[in-house]
Amino acid sequence: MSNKNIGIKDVAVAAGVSVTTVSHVLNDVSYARISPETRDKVRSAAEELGYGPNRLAQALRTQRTGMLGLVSEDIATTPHAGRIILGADEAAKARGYNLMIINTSGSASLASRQADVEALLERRVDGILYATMYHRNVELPANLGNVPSVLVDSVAAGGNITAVVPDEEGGARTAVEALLAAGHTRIGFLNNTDDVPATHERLRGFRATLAEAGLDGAAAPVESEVSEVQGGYEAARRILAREDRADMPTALFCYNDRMAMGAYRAAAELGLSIPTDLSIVGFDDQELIAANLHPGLTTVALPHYEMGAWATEHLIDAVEGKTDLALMALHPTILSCPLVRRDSIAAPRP
Amino acid sequence: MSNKNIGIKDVAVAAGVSVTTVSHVLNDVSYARISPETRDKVRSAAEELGYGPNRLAQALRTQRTGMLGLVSEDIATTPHAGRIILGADEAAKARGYNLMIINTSGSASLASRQADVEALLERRVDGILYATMYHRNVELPANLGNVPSVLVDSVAAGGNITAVVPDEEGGARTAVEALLAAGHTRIGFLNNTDDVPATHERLRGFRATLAEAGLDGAAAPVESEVSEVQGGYEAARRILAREDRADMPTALFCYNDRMAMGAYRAAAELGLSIPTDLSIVGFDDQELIAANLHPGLTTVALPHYEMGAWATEHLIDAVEGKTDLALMALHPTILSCPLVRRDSIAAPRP
DNA sequence: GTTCTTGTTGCTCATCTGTCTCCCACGTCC
DNA sequence: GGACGTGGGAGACAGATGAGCAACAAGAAC
Repeated sequence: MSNKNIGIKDVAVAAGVSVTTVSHVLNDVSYARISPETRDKVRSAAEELGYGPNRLAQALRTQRTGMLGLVSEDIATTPHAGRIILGADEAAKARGYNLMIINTSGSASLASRQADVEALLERRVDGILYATMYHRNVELPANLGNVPSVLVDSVAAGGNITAVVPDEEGGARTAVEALLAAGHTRIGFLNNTDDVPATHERLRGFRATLAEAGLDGAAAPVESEVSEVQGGYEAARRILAREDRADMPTALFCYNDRMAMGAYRAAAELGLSIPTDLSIVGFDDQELIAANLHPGLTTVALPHYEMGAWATEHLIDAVEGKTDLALMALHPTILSCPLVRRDSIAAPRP
Repeated sequence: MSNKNIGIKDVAVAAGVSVTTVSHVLNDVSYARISPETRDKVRSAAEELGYGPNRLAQALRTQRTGMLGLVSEDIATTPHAGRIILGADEAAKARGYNLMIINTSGSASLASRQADVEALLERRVDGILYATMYHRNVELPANLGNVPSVLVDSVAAGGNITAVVPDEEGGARTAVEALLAAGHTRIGFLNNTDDVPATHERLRGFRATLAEAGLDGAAAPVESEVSEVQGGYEAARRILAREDRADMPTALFCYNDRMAMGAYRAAAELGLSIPTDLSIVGFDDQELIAANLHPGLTTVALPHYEMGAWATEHLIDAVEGKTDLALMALHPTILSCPLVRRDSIAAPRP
């Protein structure tokens, strides 16, 4: 229990040595030659007094705070931010760093986001993680360049800053392959309408995977809507509205879990039971939805935890001079999106 | 853009005055007598150099960091933590403070949680917020007592630390009143099985409100299950299993939104449509669920944002000596739980 | 009209916060 | 008289703070 105001000085007095010696002992300074007895005296004095170092003074002197800044968009509105924070926090803790989190909004002005970074800089964080709540291109505050920094879940509009993003196309491939493996050949895609990387790359992955399986990817049915439950419902109604049941898709790949939730409702209304009449795969693995739908939704997980951890790991490497971030800035690092199997895929009816 | 390593000293040189004067000017020290011209010189020199204060050095000297520590349980697993963080963050920012967030686990040992607090103490935070992810009694690390602190969403096992908690009983009353107002007289309650304050208090609120409306609260049907979707489903099946339809509840109050989600499924299976055949009210307002169910779930919101903000506000007051937390520690402060109206309540069939 | 007192204005000096780190000063033993 | 073993002193980090020092003006005493 570090009682307030107990400093190295007090320990020195208690142990009957100089502050220098205390500092040497407590920090295990390699070149300091101090007898084992003195070391013991110092250590037990420190213990008894409940000494805890003043990290502020340490930081002032060493120019190292052991703190990483994390500016995160919309902490509260999406569970994704929580996963990133958790990944970053655990990676940081494991290496003796702490996180200072600044909440910002995706829609905040550049100036206000620059002020957020400034607050971190004033506190002399050793490096900065900049996390967005979904994969997109961001315009970054210029002062970010003043310390090592890594972008999480997006790429910089201007390029050349190290970044990690999810493998959208690969995730789509994984989803479609799972459907193909179950025996489906008529697969539809409920896509998003936003102009974000995920929209385009998942579509590409969808088409390419079908094509590689010898199916006509270009002709596969795709319906786009806003990426919400209602949009998923509407897109699903449209895609399942074929007169001829033999033409109807037997499986749906959904842009995200919310749209999949809409698809569940559409299926229920049409008397289609999941997964026997219709298999469904989602994207995002929002547990609150995917695990609670009935039957549980098989979906592709976004590697938020992993991105947070990866970014932190590499940021710390850079801070400690073990890595040159500039070298990695050329291309974003891509982390894969694994399939989370639950119960929404089955073989199509013969 | 605070370029690195520009200090008060550099500003002093640029302005042709002493560091003392720069400090006086930049901090608007009241007793300092400095001519307007000199003030201007200093300020413009600071601006041109892109000076930003080194908060570490400031904090070292003034014994004030302007940082609040927030130890939060399970940031990633529940959106509730996000709301608390957001409330705390905005309140803190508004008063010029920043938050240092430490993630911990509800199931972590006392020692490990004590280490988390210790990390905050080493960084000399001005105060600490300790937030749990659901309303319960916690055993607090002893070193929390070393700085002003406030508990969010729980009460201390040992008592006497200022705390804010939601008005569980009041929330239940609000829910039941909404059902009564719609004309329901046969109302069931799907309760949780955990031994937490919410379980008991919501039940009390449920019974009392019915009794006050002249109904037999003690006889109202209550089924308890684990507070998950599946539990809600099972409890709902049981409660709706009356042979005699005239006995069956026309409305269900659910312990939380997840259980309500299960109730939706049970209703669908029984051919009961919501809200015409069955009205439902949830608790928690987990947007991902409540807003996305069909029809939208009317539910009671937990004031997480408000608790975070309240706690921060009062913590800062204490830090600045405007309040004595000890006076408020006698009883936890109770914040009300408002009803969020969506579409799951209607009048019962005549 | 000159000198002395007293008061005000404008700014600086010395010192302090807690810790680290380079460099030096003692012995002692060969 | 080096080499070794042990330990201490004096800044430095960046800024805050209160006492104190010039410079000057107004008023008083001569």
